[in-house]
Amino acid sequence: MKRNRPKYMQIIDAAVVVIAEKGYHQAQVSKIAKQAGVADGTIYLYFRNKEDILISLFQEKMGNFIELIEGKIAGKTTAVEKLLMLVESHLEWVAGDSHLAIVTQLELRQSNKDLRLKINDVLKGYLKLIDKIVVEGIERDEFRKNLDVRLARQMIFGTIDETVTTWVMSDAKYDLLSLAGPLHQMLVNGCGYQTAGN
Amino acid sequence: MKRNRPKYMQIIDAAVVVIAEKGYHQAQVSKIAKQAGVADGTIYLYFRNKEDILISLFQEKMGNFIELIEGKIAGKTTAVEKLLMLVESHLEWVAGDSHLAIVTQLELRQSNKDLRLKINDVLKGYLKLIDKIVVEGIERDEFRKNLDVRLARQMIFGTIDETVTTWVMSDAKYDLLSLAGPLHQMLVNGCGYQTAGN
Amino acid sequence: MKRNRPKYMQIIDAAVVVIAEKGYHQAQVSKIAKQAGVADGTIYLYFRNKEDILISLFQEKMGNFIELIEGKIAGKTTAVEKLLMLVESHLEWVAGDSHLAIVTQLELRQSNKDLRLKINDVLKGYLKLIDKIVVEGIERDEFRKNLDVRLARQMIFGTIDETVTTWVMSDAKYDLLSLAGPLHQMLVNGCGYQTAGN
Amino acid sequence: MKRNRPKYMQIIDAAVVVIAEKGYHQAQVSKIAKQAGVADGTIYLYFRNKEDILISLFQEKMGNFIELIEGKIAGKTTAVEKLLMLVESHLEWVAGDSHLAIVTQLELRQSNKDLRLKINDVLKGYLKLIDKIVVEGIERDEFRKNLDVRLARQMIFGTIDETVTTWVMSDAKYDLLSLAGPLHQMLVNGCGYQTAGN
DNA sequence: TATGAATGAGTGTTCATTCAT
DNA sequence: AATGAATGAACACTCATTCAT
Repeated sequence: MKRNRPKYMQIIDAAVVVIAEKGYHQAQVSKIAKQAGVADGTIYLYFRNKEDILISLFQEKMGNFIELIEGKIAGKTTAVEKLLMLVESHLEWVAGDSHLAIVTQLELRQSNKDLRLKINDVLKGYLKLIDKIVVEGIERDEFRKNLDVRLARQMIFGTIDETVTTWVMSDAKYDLLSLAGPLHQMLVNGCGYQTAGN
Repeated sequence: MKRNRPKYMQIIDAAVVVIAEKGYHQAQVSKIAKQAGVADGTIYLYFRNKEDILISLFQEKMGNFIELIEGKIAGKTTAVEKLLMLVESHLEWVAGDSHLAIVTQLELRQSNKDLRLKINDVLKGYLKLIDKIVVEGIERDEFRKNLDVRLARQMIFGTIDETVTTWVMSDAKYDLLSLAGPLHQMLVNGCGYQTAGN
Repeated sequence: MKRNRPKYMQIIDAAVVVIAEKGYHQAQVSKIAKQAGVADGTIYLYFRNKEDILISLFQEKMGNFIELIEGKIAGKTTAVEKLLMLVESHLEWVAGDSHLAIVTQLELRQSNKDLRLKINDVLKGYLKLIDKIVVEGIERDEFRKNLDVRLARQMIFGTIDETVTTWVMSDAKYDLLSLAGPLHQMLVNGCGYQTAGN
Repeated sequence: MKRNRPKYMQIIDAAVVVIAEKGYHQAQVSKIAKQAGVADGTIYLYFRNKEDILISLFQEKMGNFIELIEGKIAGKTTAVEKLLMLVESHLEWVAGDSHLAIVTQLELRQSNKDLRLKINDVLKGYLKLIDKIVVEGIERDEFRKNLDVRLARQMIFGTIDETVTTWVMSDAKYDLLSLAGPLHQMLVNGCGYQTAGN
């Protein structure tokens, strides 16, 4: 169960590939093992069970992403700028790894309730990040004073998520990154920020 | 396969109850048959297969809902008013049938990709309705001229969906209907509409 | 799970054959199903799980045997005669169904502790029968007054069981039934009964 | 594979502990290795395979026991006295090492047929010892002239074995040693010996 | 129409054994 | 001699669907 050995990430990356290409329900442990170039049994030296592979996958990938964004945001002053950075980073992250995008946006959502609850725990870190930006925006008078933080967070996350899911389901037929600007404008307007062109 | 016989809706309603109470992965055909008071084999006189039950369920329930909203919206003049009506109706619909809410917001999303694609077909009718309101809002100068219709639609649907999902996952612990006003304000602001209090 | 349908006994008899011929650890459910002439899944319409097949097997076969002996014994007057009847019946039963003998004497004993505990429950009926004969023998002054009933029962059962197991492990090379007389004499002597030839 | 190195007995003793505490089916090689304080692979420097550990265990422990009894019996004159010594020694041996008792009476019997045949080879030394006492008893006119030696041996071994097994399965709740006298009386009576109190 | 007994394909996980170091 | 990471074969059980009645 040593999570710092090379085979740990090797198996997780193999799981991403197999799930993305074959789909969640066709991602048998034996297929993941084959893709990772290890024996079936070796999987269980690094993960408790199949579910543990999927949770670990989400934690590693989403966890890294959240840390990445936190770093990028730290350099920005206003909530509006921070939100732009978050939107851009999110779209870049998704567009940069199509396999991972398919896995997190489509395939992993068909998992059972237990797994989804654990995935939600990981997501909470991301939602808290959004909350912090919204609260800051209100305090700095960038956003409406009477803005409901939870609703604003649900708008920001729901909109980005829906945008990304639509894009993934379209087989990435159009340019996702160019949507960052317009998307950002909608979200800050929704938060009560008055953009110039309005 | 006659869809107008009483047992057709009887089976669909049984499916809603079973899925809501037991969860998607515990909703075996035999359980649905038992709940509907028919034999397992009878199911296959009305539906091609299990997937067909779920698609039909979504079509019947969501189809009714779309028709309902279309009627309500027809009586409104402005896009802003129409959007408020849509948000209110959506929240009322969800809050009014907790079984159906659990099924559509949580359980049916665990279905495989094929089923989800077919569910999306049904949703398209709803998304078109939103598109129509957005286009009208732009033409009537209520919304920004340069508003991206697809993005606006994704914001509106994504935000409502995320709000409802969060509420369902919280076991409906708070009042959903009272969120309609604030939710609506965020969405129209996002579309470039200047509300009074801003 | 209806235990009075023909397939119930059909599956149990198939299990006896497969276990006797292939051994306990090679008696996969699929082999039993094939031998019974039914599909794998059909097994589970009649038994909860594999363990349930084995317990039921023991209950049906041993249960019948105990009833059989009880009937035969009822016709006898003295404890000595009853014990002879029990020994003869036991040896006849075993010698009459070599498959069943292998299963109960050798194969089923390799089962796990849970299963063995349940098998012991069934055996208790047999042990109680022995106890009754011993108690009667003491009361009727056929056996020693100070005979320890539990020890006598362990001698009677242990001796018969060891005799039968040795015979089964020898591949039934010699005549088992002819041992009934000498075996019986030893046991009643052990209980304090004075046989003529002594 | 040198059986006189310290680790040989170290591993056997570890096997006794692990099997007694966890049960036969939970006694994985890795657990035995851990208990013995050696690496998994080291086991295979001293034993051909897992079965070889168990056979060796039985040989070492039972072999010692047989030698012990042979010595004790040598000092006795009559077959009746020798049998008493055997019964007492057997019960003392079992009662003195509860781990070993569990292993030999309960756990090792769940092994497969091959292993049981090899265990029987070890037991033959014990059975021959019993045979010798019985033959001597007949020759010395202590036992019946027409006593069947094999049956007598099966009675003696089967009775002791059943008594011990029942005691072990009862979690050693009562005093086993005090049964030696009554047990012995039953056995010699069974062999045709007339005890005083009869 | 309606029934429900029967079907049979499909998979996560364990653990004795090996072998490069 | 000793290690322990890696191997890979093996199997009980579920449930959507069928079809004889």
